[in-house]
Amino acid sequence: MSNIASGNTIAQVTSLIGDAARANMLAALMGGQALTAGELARHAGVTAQTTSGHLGKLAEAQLIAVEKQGRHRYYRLASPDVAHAIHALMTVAASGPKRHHPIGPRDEALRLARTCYDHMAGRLAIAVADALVDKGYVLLADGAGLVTGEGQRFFCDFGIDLDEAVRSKRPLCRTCLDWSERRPHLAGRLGSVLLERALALGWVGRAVESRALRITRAGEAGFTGTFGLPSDWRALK
Amino acid sequence: MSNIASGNTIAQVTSLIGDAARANMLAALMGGQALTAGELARHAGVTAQTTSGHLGKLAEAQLIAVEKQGRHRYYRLASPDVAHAIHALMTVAASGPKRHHPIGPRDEALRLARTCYDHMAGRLAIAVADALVDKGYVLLADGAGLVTGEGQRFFCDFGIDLDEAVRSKRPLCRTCLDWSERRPHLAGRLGSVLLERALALGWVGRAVESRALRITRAGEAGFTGTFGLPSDWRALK
DNA sequence: CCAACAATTCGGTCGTGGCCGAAACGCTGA
DNA sequence: TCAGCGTTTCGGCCACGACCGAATTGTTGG
Repeated sequence: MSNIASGNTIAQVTSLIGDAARANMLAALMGGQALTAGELARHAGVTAQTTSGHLGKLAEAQLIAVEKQGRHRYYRLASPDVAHAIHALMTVAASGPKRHHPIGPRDEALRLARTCYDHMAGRLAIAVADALVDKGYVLLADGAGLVTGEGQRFFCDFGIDLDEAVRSKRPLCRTCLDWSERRPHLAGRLGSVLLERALALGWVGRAVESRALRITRAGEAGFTGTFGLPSDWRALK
Repeated sequence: MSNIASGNTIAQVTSLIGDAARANMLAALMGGQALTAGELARHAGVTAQTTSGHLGKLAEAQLIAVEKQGRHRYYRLASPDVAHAIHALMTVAASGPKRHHPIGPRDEALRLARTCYDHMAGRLAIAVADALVDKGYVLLADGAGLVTGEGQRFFCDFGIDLDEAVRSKRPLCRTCLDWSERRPHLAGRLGSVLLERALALGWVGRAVESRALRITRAGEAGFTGTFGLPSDWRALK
């Protein structure tokens, strides 16, 4: 009977996530964009009233934050910590005993390229990470990432200004285990600016009502050209 | 209604953690040691029958693993992934709105030094991490850690043989946000061997029925001498 | 000012699941 | 072989909470 208190507090927040409807809402918010209550209701597959109750509880526990805008209310994850916890849970869920894994066409799009809170995920992100490692621009190990001097120059050419943190050779990125493919991709600060830059260049675009990323023709050329992705990167290795 | 399937699977595992009794059992198992069903029952504050049911569910979902030994059954966390997820949840729970935080004398011991799955946590671990950073033996940033050349020599003298991974200057440790103190300490491979070595040297000892670590006289001298901890490291900075 | 829409509050129903008592099982040591 | 202990199974009770229908609040546009 040592730490009942801590167990209870864990259970408080965890039981909030451990409900199918709320979990679906949070999973939808993992896309990184703020969504309205109505959109979240559709994601969860429950009525608006029920959704409202759920959102109230999640907000009270500070798992999500709300912003009023006209007659809409935009909800988003409250912090990177929350996103991190949900991601860790997805990883555990995916590695467990064979649960129902019906992969619909929509899931296929998600597996190819999607956002993961503030960075890219899916086979595209894995291919990018692999290519950057291959070229010696980043080193990955043990959940951490390190940008090399060469890498620093490469990212600078690409239009990403990595501040003095990288100049002092300190790691500035971390890896994130891809939920669908079970392989690491780039997260952390580097992953965040990478997504930002790719969006700015029009290489990828956000889909509506989904976390999926659409790869443009420019992106197709850019990723294979600039980043040196193999032509068959869409296939799983 | 995009990814109801994924939301459901998340909810399946999460709802298992989101129960006070099971959360307490898992929190107890975060100490890194395998515990019997009876011990877990005491931790959770429920009867043996109830505990048995909980453990069965957790094992079925592969959150915990079981090992029979005579008339006892030893349960432990199934994987580092599970430990990671629980830790992330503790972080979120600790950062939320002020929940009940009754800090008893036992909690005080936990805050000072304890195990966190496979490495040390608490003020001791934070002080160690700070000292190593001060001396330039490790660099920490963005959730990742990097051992310097000097650090490599230091750890070698200390009796820790870091393999070629560190020689190639790749990061081999990660940081773990201390649940009670909200500051980072060393985790990953480095954190793991550090705890191992400290136990082997008799600097710290495991308490019975608790995650707390007892600091021996030798450890007192060793941590301040070899690691250069300030004399007032027990105080929060 | 009213119609339309987004979102919330209220009230009531119902199912899921946690909990314990009692009893059975299995292993160990005398 | 039996007593004792750790653990599990069974059965029944009970409460919490998810859900929806109906009605209300608040905001925008005509």
